[in-house]
Amino acid sequence: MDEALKALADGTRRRILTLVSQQERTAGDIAGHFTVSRPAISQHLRVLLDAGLVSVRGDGTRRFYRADALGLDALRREMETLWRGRLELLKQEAEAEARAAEKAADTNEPEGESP
Amino acid sequence: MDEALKALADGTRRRILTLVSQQERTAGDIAGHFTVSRPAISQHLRVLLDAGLVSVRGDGTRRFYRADALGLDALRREMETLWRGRLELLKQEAEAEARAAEKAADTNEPEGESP
DNA sequence: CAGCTACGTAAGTGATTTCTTACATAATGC
DNA sequence: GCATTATGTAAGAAATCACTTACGTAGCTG
Repeated sequence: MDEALKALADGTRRRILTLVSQQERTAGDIAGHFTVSRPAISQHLRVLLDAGLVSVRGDGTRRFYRADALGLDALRREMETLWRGRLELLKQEAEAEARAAEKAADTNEPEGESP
Repeated sequence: MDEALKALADGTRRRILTLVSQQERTAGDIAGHFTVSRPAISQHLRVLLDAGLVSVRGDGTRRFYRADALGLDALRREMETLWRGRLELLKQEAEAEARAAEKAADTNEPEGESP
């Protein structure tokens, strides 16, 4: 999970992921969508590969990358576990804010500034 | 989103988030759960705060932190957008693998090794 | 085989992250 | 007011990251 989240933490890698989720693409094609050098993209692809978020298919001199739905789904599941238990908080916070607003309206200026 | 994902990319911060999602906790209490120094935790809390994933409430000398459900939910929504379009891939890949398996079973040794 | 294409890897660099220790600051209790 | 408690901030070290240029290598093509 750590590896996958760190992979996602980079904007370039997220863009790559978006590209290869629509269709499989060669490394060169992917690099063509960015201003950074081709080796840089190659390194990003390696990170995504290690994280299990993309897979490769070699064809001749070319390498076709695409999003690995299984890896992505595994991460999604883990993330959902992270969210779980926090949705309750949403309610709690909403209630707390409601109470605070109520109290603020009630309490106009009950405290003297001691001049 | 980038900020929030980078915040989540660190394991210590994810553990902090888990701690403060159950109940609000003081900085010292949180630090007590880790082996790293208290200032280190203070810095992690700042990152989480900047990312909008936790909120603080001061009370005397203490500062109570808790998960910010709104920020968490915003991130969750953005993540779901990321997943969208990739779930199709799950199907595609499953089908592709099924086809591959079928083909492998079909193709026993159609190719001479040219000895 | 020679040359070309598409790609990964190596090595090095500057920026960023994470941590530490030392210090600054605000509220509390005597 | 003075010590104590709870906490953030500063400064710097070590590790990691994202990038660059230069080079290596596998497969295709003439």
